[in-house]
Order: sequence, then structure tokens, then C-alpha cells
Amino acid sequence: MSGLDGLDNWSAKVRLMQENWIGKSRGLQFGFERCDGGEAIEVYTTRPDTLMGASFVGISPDHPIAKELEKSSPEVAAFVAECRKGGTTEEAIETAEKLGYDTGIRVKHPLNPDWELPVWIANFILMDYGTGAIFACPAHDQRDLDFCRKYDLPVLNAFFMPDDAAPVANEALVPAKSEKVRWVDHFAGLTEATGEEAINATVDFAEQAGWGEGVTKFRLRDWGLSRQRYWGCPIPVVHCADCGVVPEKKENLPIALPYDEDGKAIDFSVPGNPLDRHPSWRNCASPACGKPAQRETDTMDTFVDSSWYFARFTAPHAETPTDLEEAAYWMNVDQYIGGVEHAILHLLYSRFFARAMNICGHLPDSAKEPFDALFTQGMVTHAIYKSTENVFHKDTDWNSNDSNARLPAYSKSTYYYPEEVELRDGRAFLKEGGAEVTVIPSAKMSKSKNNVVDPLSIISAYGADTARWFVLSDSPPERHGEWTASGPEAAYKHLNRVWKLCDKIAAMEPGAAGQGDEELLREMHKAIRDVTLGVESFGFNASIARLYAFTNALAKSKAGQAAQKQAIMVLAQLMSPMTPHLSEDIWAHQGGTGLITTAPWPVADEAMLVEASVTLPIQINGKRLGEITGAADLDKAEVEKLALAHEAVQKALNGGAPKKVIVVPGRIVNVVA
RNA sequence: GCGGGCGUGAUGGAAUGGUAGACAUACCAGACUUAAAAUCUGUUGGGCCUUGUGCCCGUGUGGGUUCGAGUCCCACCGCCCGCACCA
Repeated sequence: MSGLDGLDNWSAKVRLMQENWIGKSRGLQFGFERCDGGEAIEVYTTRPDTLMGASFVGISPDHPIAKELEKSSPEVAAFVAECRKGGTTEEAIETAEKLGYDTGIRVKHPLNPDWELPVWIANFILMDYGTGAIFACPAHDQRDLDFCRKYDLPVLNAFFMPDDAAPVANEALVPAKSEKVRWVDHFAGLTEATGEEAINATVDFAEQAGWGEGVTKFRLRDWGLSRQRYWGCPIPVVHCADCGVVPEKKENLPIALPYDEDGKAIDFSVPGNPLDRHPSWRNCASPACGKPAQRETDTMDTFVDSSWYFARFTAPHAETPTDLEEAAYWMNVDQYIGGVEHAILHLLYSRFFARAMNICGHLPDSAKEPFDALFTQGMVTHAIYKSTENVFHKDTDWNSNDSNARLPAYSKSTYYYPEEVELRDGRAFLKEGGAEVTVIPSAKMSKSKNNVVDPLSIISAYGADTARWFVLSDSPPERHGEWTASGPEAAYKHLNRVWKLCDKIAAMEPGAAGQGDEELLREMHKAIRDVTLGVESFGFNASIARLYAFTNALAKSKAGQAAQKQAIMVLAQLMSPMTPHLSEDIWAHQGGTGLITTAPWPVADEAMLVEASVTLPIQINGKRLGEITGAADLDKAEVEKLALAHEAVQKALNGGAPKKVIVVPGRIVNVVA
């Protein structure tokens, strides 16, 4: 978690998602002594400062005490069963009613042995977080408050806002921990203090008094590593009748999956794991006693591989997992590009693996954080075309007076492929039959919704260059991009235009003169600057827009042969990251040396970026009213003079003097009247 | 509920606090053609009239900072994403 702080070139979103996932919290753990002398009930709380507002102690339906009671009391058994019936979906959880059952057990308040609190089983308490038991402070927790109002349990303020002494009614008082509040009776001696100060004081107080302990908890979920499937690395453990579960000997590693040599050994046609049914693969010798034993047939989750493949790539042929020297040379990954869907699992596991491999000596210290920079790209989306048909029960009585009797039994959706659909005026109709279908725009591609586009069909129709050009051109890479039929068509059209332009220039008379050489070359250098900047900052769509503009300028140019040739070759270079094949062809067609891939990236000539004359817009009180044209190297005073002489400015000033004139060189002039 | 992000033409989207709408799509018009496709050229934010090198409005809404705000700040509305009875 602390490592996240150093990942400056990761998006804040992903860092935050990981932080939330790890879910670190600091609180107090302590036991409530039972009045009946039974074992104390351990609770964990992040708000120990509200202990004087305690109303009851709650335990999870899965808590050992609840399980014990379940055995002897049918009533408890019925209640616990009711709790477990509840849905596990988010919606079900959100809308589920708070349910409680008073166990009859009483506990002593740690700060006042005469104060007894009831112990309730409550359906909203989770066994797998903290200790599975809480103390409820209804005045300062909405969930506890709802529960207490329902079951008529006391509600006591532990604190008030400094200027408001109204006790809590139906809305819990939950100010930010950094806000100062007035304490009713804070045992550690506080009167006015923030929640944060009070929490720290309470933990210190409890630790000194010896009845509680400050602890840190994490919400991080377990990662179940094994999978009951064939595709994955076998888990190298052996089951021996005599020795139990034994790790495989190191010299036998790695344990490889069996190959399907006769086409029968690996059988996916029946459910289950083919490794279980393999005739011989399971059989081996016990690494401990040498007697016949059997291999584990569960395999590892594929996340295991994806967590360290980048490290293996630094030395793919090494006998050991990595070669430390090679790893030190190649690591880290300079720029990682992936979807947001990997924000938590893959990218968290990889960071964990890198640390583990560092401890085992497989990665250098410098590679503990394996990915220097992370860019999360969006998905390519596509519209869904569907029709919905109401299906009625076959016994529907169409003559019934009761409209409910004529309701459809269910509705059936049919999804159509884009090529089955014709678009007119933003509406979609089936080519066959002409029926209108519903359009759901910008949906994640999914085979079941028939809205996937096969890259191979695009590549065979237009070529890979077109596909790449379009995908990069339409929207910024971090956003989702909609795949439309017209998109690749337009890209294809443009690339053809570039090729024709190349042909035209190649056919020019060598050394032929023309007009506007310098203008074209200035455009070229500006394009070099802008495209380079765009590519370096992941602004591919802006780079491509700039390339369109430069192509248009070149197509219109009447410049001489040498300048045009230079321009088209630079254009090809600037395009080469997106359209490597076309660029290579243009390069060869124009007689370029070697491959365009290995040619040095063009560098913009600063001198060519400076315009000889500039047009400056003139604003009066921030409103644009005209413009002036002058030499680029005019100083501020001269620009001011020109601006004040402007007709619109004269009119606005009406003979008076301007209050202020702001000149931003090369940008704008603003006259404050 | 908590946290994060985003709102710009018909559409995808440009715009280091400095001429909003680059570039493209779509639409419309024109050229070429017997015709269509392809190709090329041009127009297109909205409104108004006096058709001009014209005026007014315009980046979700309302305020603020600034000579100047799509951009910064505050509040609200809407949409999207992540986590979620986490004590």
C-alpha cells in the first residue's frame, strides 16, 4: 500500500482502487466480559471513542456463539436460517431489512461493570471481517440506528456538535473525523476534540488500562490459487498414502501438463478436469518415501503466469526463473498499457509477485515495483441491434376482460449482426423484411450480443494499417471508442489518398520548381512538432488529426518537386507508428534509404517554426473585435500602438484613453476600456 | 452509503487561462458521368436583420476569481465507473 505513493505515472484512479481494495483500517480490539461467566466476546471497532454511546453487542449469524445457540434453540436456528436465505447480490444487500434476535446473553461494559448490554444476533454483521462481532453505537452510525429504532434499543449520544445539543433522532450524527465535537463523558478526559484525537486517546487509554489493543485490519480478499481445470500450471504437490501432502522435489520442477499425443488422453468432451481422467499423468513416486503416489490435479490460476511473465521475458531461455543480471538490465517495464479491468487483481498480484521474487533473489531491489508507468486504455465498443418479442402463454385467453390475463409470459430478445442491419436516419432496420430493431449504442463487445467485429474481416477488407489508423484516430485512447462501419471506411479512403499523393509526387519531374516551397516546409516542421508531441503524450487522435491537416496542405501545395518529396517522406515517417506497412511502401517508392523503421525520427527545425508575420486578435474588455497583422518580432509597445490605432479600438475608446492594455506576445491583445 | 471521473455542434472529438468547435463522420450543394458508385470542390454551432470584413447568443445550470474562463474555485443537476451492511 505504501508503494502506491511512489507510482506517480500510474493513474490516480487505479492507485485509489488498489488502496480501497487493500482496505487498511486502524481500530481497537477488546473483549466484552459475559455476565454468565462465559468466554469474553471479542469485538473490533474503528470508533472506540464512541464507547459511551454503546447500545448493544452484535454478533454475526455465523459467529461461534450463534452456532452454539443454534444447536440448543430451534428459535435461534430458525432465525439464523432466515438470515442466510438473504440474497448476496448488491441490490439485495442494500435493500435487505435489518434483522435481529436477542440471545438473552448479557455482557459488562468495559468502563462500567454495572452497565449491562444485551447481545443480539444481527444479519448485517459479517463473520469474515474483524472478529465477527461489534458493539453498536446507534447515535453515530446510521445502520446501528436503524436497527435500534426497529428493536426499541437505547440511543445515546457520545458527543454533540459544539453548537447543537439536540439528541439524535432518526439520522445518525456522523461528522468527519477531522471535525471538532463536544464529548458527553469521555473517559480519557477529553471535552472538545476531533474524532481522530479521540480515537487515538481511547486506544492509548485502553492499552494502558490493559483491556484493549490497537490493531490494524485489512479487507483484502484471499486469492484462491487453485482451479479445477486443465489450462494452468500444475500445482507441484503429491498426495502420498503414507506421508500425506508432500511438495514435489525441486529437481523435478516444473511439472508440465501432459500433451495430448493420441488425441484421447486429454478429453474435454465430458465435464470435469481432464487431468483427473488421464491414464498415467497422475502417477508418480512420493518425494518423501519413494512409494507410488498421485499428483495434485488442480492447476494454478492463470493470474500466476500473468503476475511475472514480464520478468521471465528478460531471460526467456534461462534455466532459473530469471537471470538476475538480465533482469537488472531490462527491468522495469517502462510503460504498461492495459484495460482498467486489470486495475486491482492483475496489477496488484504483479506487484506482490515482484516483491516476493525480490526476496527469493529473482529480481533486483530496483524492480520491486515492476511497472514504472501505467496507462489504462478504453474498450472498443459497438452498437447492439436487437428486437424484443413478447411470448405469450399458449393458453392465453384473448377475450378475457382481465388485462392481467393477457400479459406476456416472458419477452425474448434476438440479437442481429451489424451486416444484417441497415441504418436510415439514425434508426435501424433489418435488411431482410425491413422490420425496425432497437439500437443500443456504445456497448462492450460481446459474442452473445452479436456486436463483435472480427479483426480478420476488417484486415482482409481494408488491411491492418486501416484498422490501426481508425482505432487510434477516433477517440483518445483512455476513452471507449465506438466502432462504426463508416469509421474504417473513412480511414481507408484517406490512406488511399496518401498513396495516390505519393504516386503523383514520384511522377514529378526531378528538380521541377514550383511556388510555396517554404510555406510547405513550414507546415511540415509544425506537423513534426505536433505529431511528436501527440505520440509522446498518448494523444494519438490529436496526432492523426494533425496528419490529416498536413496531408491536406500537401495535396493543395504547388511547391517544387524537392520540397514535395521531402514532405511526403516526412509524412510517411510521422505516419509510420500507426501505418507501418503503407509508410514503408511510400519510403521505398520515394527512394528512401533502408527501412523507414530504422530511419531516425524527424526533428522539427525551430527556425522554421517561427512565423515571419503573425495575426493577433484584438479584444476589447475580453471580447474579440478585430485583428492586426504584423512582424513576429514586434515588441509589446509596438503591438500596443498598432492595436490602439485599430478602427474598432478607436471606436470603442471613443476618444478616451484605455485603462489598461494587455499584450500576450504571439497570442492576443486585450484593451481594457 | 463511500470514493473517483465526465458533461463542448447532428456524431466522434480539438483547444500550455488568450480567436471555442481543429481534424473527421454525417448531411446538403456543385464538378465529372447517359446514370450510379468512386473521386474532386464547397457549405454547415444557434438566432436576427439592414446579407455585412454585420449584430446578438453559445462549452449541463447558477454564482465567483481574472483584463480575459470550456479550462481555476464554490454550489447544484445529469451521466458513467469502482467499492460496498467492512464495524
